[in-house]
Amino acid sequence: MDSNRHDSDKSTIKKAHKVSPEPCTSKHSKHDTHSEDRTTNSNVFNKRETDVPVVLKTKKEKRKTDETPIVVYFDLETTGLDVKTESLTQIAAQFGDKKFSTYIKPRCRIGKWALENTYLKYDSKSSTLYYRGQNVSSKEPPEALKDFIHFLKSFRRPIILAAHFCHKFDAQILYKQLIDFKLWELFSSVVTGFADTCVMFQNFKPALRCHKLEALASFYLPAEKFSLHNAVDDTRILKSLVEKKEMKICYGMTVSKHATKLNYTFPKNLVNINIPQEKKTTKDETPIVVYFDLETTGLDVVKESLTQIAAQFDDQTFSVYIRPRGPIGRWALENTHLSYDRKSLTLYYKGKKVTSKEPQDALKDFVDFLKSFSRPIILAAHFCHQFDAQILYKQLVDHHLWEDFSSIVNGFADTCLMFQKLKPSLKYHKLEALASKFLPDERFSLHNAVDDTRILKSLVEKQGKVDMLRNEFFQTCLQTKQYFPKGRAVLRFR
DNA sequence: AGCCCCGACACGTTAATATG
DNA sequence: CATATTAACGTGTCGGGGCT
Repeated sequence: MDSNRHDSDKSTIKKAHKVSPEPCTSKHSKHDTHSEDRTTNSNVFNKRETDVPVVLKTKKEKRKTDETPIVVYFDLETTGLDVKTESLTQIAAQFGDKKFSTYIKPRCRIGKWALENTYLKYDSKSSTLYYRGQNVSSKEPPEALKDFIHFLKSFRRPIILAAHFCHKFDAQILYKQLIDFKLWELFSSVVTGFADTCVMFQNFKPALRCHKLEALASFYLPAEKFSLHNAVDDTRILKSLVEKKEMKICYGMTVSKHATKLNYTFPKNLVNINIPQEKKTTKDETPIVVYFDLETTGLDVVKESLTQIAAQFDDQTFSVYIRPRGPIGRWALENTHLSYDRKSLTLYYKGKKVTSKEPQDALKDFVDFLKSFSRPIILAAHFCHQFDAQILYKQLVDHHLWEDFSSIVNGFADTCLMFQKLKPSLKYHKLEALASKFLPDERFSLHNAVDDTRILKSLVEKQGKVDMLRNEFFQTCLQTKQYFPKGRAVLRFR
C-alpha cells in the first residue's frame, strides 16, 4: 500500500513535469518589457518556433541584433542519475571566454558512482564539499542557480543552452531544480531553448558508434587533457569539440540547426523532445533519372499488352509504337487514339498509319536506349509502382529481357507518390490534374506516351523547390528497392 | 547500476487512389 | 471497368545509447 502511494506520487510528479502549464503561462505574462512582438498568448508557441531560426542567418547577416540567441555551453554534475530525486553538485557554463562555475551543496547523499567519478564528497555535518579531497567553496542550490541565471543574464541576449545529452538529462534536472526553487520564471525569461549536442553529433557523425562525450573527446581532441566528469572541464571540452575546425563546416549549420529544431516551448516539451531524424544520406552514386510512360491495351497488368513506350532523359527521347498481342480495350481505343488492324499488322494513331514494332523488338530497343547512357538508371513514371513497373516487368520477363534490363536499372520512382507527398493539399494527383494546375499553358496530347513523358518531366523539373523535390524523389526511388532487393529481380508480382 | 526514450521491425487493418 | 500498393494508423517487442 505504501509502495502504491509512492508510485502515484511519482507519477504525479512526472505529470507535473510533462504538462505543467503554469510556469509557461506565467512566463508569458512576465515576459516583460522589450518583447512587444509577442502578441497574444495563443500565438506564443508559434512565435517561439519562428524565433529560433534567426540563428541560421547569423552566417549571412552579421549578428547585429541583440535578439539573435547565443549558444552557451554548460554541464551539470549531480548526486546521481535520477532526474527527479537527485541533487546538484556542480554547474559550469561557458560562452566565448566567459566562464561560470559553482559547486553546490547537495541536498541528498552523493551516489556511489558519482562519488567515485566526479570526485565530489560532501560532509553534511560541516556542510563542506570536497573535490578530490580538497575543500572547495560551495553554495546552497538556490544561490548557485541564481548565480547561474545572473551569469546568463549578463549577456543581455536570448540564450540557447547546449549540453551533451541535455534533452534527457541536464535540461530535465535543471527544470526540476528551477521549479523547486521557484526560479523557473526568471530562468526562462533568458533562456530560449536547450540544444542537445549529443543528438547533434549523432546526426552529424552517424558513422561513429559511440557518441558519449568521452569518446568524442578522445577521438577528436586526443591531445586535450581534461578531468572527465568535472563540469568545468566537460563544458570546455564540449565547446572545443563543437567549435573544432573540422566541425566548422557544419558548425553554423548543426548547432543552430539543432537549436532551431528544438522549438523549445518552455516548459511544455521539456521532457519530451523530438528532434526529427535526418534521413540518412543516400549513397553518393547518383543514378540518372529517365522518365518514361507506357500505353497499353487495358488495365490488367498481367493480361494486357503494350501499344507504346516513350522515354526521355534530358533532351534525348525514345519512342516506339508496338503491335499489341490482344485486342485494344474500349477505353484505350478512345483515349490513346491507337487502333490496330490485325490483318495488315498496321497500327493507327488518330487514324493515321504509324510504324510499329513487335513487342520483342520494341522492348529490346528500349533497353538499348537505356543502356546507351552507361549509367545507373532510375525509371520514373506516374503511378508506375502500380502500373508501369509491373506491366514492364511482366513484358520483360516474357521476352527474356529482364536480366539485361535490371543490370542497368536501379529502381522505379513513382512520381505520383512523390507529388502526393509534396502536395498533400491537392486532392488529385493524376497527371492530367497536375499538368493543368502547374503547366496550364502547356499543350499536349494526353495519353500519348511521348507527350505524357515530356509533361511529366517538366512537371517534376519545373517545380520551384527543386531540392525538396529531389530529396523526396530519391526517397521514393529508394522504396523501389523492393523490386531489386539484392540488385536482382524479385517478384513481388504474381 | 536505473531509467527511458527511440528507432527498427513485424504484424494487421482500412481507406484512398491512380493506371489504360 | 481491376487491382495492388501505400500511407496511416494501432500494437507489441527488442535492443541500443546516453546521463551521474
